[in-house]
Amino acid sequence: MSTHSGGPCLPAAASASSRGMKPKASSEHEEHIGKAGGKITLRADDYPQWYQDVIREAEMAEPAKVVKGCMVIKPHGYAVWEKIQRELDGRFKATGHKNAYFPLLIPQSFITKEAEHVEGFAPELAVVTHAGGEALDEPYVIRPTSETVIGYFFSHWVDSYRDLPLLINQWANVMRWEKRTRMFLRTTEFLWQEGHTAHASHEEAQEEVRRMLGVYGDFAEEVMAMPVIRGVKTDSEKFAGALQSTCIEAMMQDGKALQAGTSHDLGQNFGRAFNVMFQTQSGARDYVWQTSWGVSTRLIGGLIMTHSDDAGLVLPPRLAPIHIVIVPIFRGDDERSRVLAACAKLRDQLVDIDIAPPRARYRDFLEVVVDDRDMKPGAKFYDWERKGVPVRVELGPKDLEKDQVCVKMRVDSEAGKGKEFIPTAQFLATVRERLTKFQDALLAAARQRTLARSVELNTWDEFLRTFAGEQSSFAWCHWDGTRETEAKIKEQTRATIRCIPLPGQGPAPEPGACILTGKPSPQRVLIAKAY
RNA sequence: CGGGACGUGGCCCAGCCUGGUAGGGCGCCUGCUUCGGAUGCAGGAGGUCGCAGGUUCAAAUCCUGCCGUCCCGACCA
Repeated sequence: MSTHSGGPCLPAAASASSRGMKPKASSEHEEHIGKAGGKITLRADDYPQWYQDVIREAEMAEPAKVVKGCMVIKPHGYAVWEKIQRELDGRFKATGHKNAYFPLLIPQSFITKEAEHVEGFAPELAVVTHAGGEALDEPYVIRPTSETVIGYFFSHWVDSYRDLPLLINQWANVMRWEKRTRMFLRTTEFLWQEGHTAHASHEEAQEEVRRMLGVYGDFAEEVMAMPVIRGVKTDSEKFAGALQSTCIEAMMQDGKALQAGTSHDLGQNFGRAFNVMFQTQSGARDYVWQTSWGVSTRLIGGLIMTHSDDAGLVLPPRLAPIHIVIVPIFRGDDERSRVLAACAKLRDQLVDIDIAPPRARYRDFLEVVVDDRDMKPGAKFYDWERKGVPVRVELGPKDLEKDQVCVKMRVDSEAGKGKEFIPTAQFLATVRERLTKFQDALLAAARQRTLARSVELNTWDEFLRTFAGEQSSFAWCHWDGTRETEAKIKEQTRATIRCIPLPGQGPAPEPGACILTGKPSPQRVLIAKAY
């Protein structure tokens, strides 16, 4: 942990807004104070450490310690995942998919049936060799993904074109023995959803691939307030066993890219491997065309690195487990009881407000907490800021007199805008709009940041400068389309081709010369360092 | 798996070089007191110093191995 000698460790975002904090005399222990106790490293000092600190201080998750590479997702983190699930699940069902559940264990032989698939996943499998006190005849692998076992069952479920399309989604945990783990971004075990569909034609499967990529993209932007680039993976980056992989890529605050979701065109590869055949309308027999698509708890890592600041976690209202915290301000028992009663009343009024978007199939009532812990208000402010609660309301005797509330947003909408004093009725009437605006502002800020750090590069010199050291940006460059050039770029700069953008996702396609080789290129591709 | 850093009560760390068997701050508990931006007072609980061997009269401290965490690579949601 780096320390900041001299001066209190004030988060930059906090000090940016004029909140009249008196500078304190420096003391030796200033970086270890507050209820949660820990310190959040400044992003500018050490971005990876900041990320770890935010997760710890917001109580999102912690390393499992006793299980290598795994993590415990704590209630605050899991609540975010539940909101992600609810929102995505609704979108999957709205596009005709049904949930099902397949076994955690997969016969080892299944994995080997699709050549590229084995090659891709064999190195990272966990294998069960013993059970019930005896060695198994055939070991099971713990699923790294379920194409194979689902392919097996699809082969039993599909006979006719009338059985298609088969549109299945599974919410599950999977396990991949990765060399290097990072909280949320890459853990040995992780939670995800995996969609698996079978179609009668390639065209229909391709439509499905694009449709679900669209769902992911919309979700990322509308719900997570995380702008993404939608594109196609190069051959060397595609899913093991797929014909083509599409993805959404998001820019983190350090300029690196995060693959936030993937949607694969599996062609007939798994259909052949698992003999998933159907009889066509004309009576012929053919293999089904399959797709798979998934997003994982990695999204939470992306969420953190998209919005959070030096004061801790920042959550968009649509994913925040708690929307509003009410901090009572009082002195003496008399004030205490009066203020707490007012807090309870305000909470009761707020929790009846539904902030679900217009066409939602669910209701999204405000989650409100009255923080009546025996702590100083300031300590509570810091605590809730670290946890990313979008709105803080302070309620004290002065407010009771004036029938007003003091409102402070987790991220100030304008520079210098701090606490607002608003008539209670007006606050209640506009809180929904306030949260919507907050959500929009987060997206706009993220868009602005992504845009500001996106560049079109035309010379190898510029390219080397852009990716020198730990630096990264979203670089739109021409590429000659060869695997060799792709490998050289990676070797020399550690930046990779994140995707070939879909129409409307990058600069308008125009032919040019490859940034490395000068050979002809039909359009620019997105290059960045990646998580 | 390679390179680096590290592992001491819940958190952050000191002690290790120069072995003699554990210390601070925060947090926690009890009571008091405060309460519009966090470090009030008193008392108290809590540690096989990551694990296993070895050296030694004696190991948190020295040696070896292992495990785990973090960072940087190779691999991936």
